[in-house]
Amino acid sequence: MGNPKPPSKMFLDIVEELKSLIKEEGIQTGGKIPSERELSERLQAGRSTIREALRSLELLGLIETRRGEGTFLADFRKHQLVEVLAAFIMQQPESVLDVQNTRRMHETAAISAVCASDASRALPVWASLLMKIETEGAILREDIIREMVVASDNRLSLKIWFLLKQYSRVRFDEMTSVQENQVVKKLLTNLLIGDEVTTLEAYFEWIELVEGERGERIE
Amino acid sequence: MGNPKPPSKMFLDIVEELKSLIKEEGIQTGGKIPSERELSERLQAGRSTIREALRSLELLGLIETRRGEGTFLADFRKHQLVEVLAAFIMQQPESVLDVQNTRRMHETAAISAVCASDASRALPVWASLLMKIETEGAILREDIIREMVVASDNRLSLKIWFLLKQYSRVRFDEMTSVQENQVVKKLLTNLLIGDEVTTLEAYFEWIELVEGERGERIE
DNA sequence: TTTAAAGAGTGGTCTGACCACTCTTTACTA
DNA sequence: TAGTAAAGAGTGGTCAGACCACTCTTTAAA
Repeated sequence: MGNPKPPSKMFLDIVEELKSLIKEEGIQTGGKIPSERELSERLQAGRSTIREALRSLELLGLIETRRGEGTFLADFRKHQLVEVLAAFIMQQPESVLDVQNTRRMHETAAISAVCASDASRALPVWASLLMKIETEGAILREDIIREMVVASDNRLSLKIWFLLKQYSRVRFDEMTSVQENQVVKKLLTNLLIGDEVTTLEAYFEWIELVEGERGERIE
Repeated sequence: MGNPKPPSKMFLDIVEELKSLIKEEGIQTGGKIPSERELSERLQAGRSTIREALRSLELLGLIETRRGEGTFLADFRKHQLVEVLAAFIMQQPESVLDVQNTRRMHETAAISAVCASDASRALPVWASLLMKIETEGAILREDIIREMVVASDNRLSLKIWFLLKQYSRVRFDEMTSVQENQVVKKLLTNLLIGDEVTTLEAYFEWIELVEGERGERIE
């Protein structure tokens, strides 16, 4: 186990040092990070090495650079890292099923959370969605799920869900069919009265409908 | 909305081109990527620019470089990106609660999955854990949860859990107390017979014990 | 046949040089 | 004096070239 720690990977050390530096200097979101040339001196490394570390963090969406101005600590909520990451990850076919299952995991948890919270259930959005189905005869699939995940009030889960959604086989950008509408109405009405079991039942019926026979239930 | 798309961000273009190149040439996991000097010529860019792109992908864990040998397409399962990413994300204090809740979400889902799968329940690890508690009087908290998440057979979920675990307030690296042992035994014995409801009940009792009154239930 | 040395190829790092851009300061003009 | 234009300083973006350290193959010597 004794890792001899070969001298390589200096740019990774720089990343670490940058983390410390940001913490020590208390740089806030949107705050300015020392210039590349200054970092080069302070961290005892060539500018190109500093840049390799900074570019890495930029790709992760953790910092933002503006030519002529400087480098700034980014709001991590802007993470475009997911696109890059996912594009590579999804090359592995075996992970598709994991993505599917994990996505459903977050969705069911969101539903449970909403059912258990009077405040979440009291949100006007549920009635709006029901209304929309009645008047327009269909609704965007994503709208329903997304609102539930949003209502579960967990930004992290929401973030993960957004990521997974993009690489899911489910066509979230399509409208519900007539058949789906029945299930969705069952879902929403039971959610309104906080009946977790029945709401989840409706949810499972729905995804069964949408995803077909492929995939596996998470439980 | 019309993004004039300023010419900047060439290293991002390189990342894109690399993705295409990998796809076109059908480079498999573990396969070799052209050398930096060759990429520099083919993509019409300086070697340092190429390196900035490559280093970014390396931080993401998408490629692996070996000095003297070359650059290789990595198995994404190794991506240590999570550590880097998390360290920055976790600077946002409001996300601590989200992390806690999301972690529990993955744990409960894992428990449900294991309870529902005869194969998972038949794993010898559960009996081993029980045995260990009896003989040694305590057990590492992490071992129990981790084995359950592993047994749920979802690599992605496992990955996310590992990440969240690191930034959780729960001291997973501690041994169970005498009081905890009772709850853990209840958990494991019920898991063995596949009683999902009681297993989850034991799980909630346990985390209540470990996390105290802080935090909120996810459902 | 075995072994040692040389060479080619590759990533790791640094230096120095330009360019393009932003912001501030300065100097000039009306 | 007020307004404006030019100059300067600072910053990221990119490139070229130079070494170094390391791995692997080839060649030459024992």
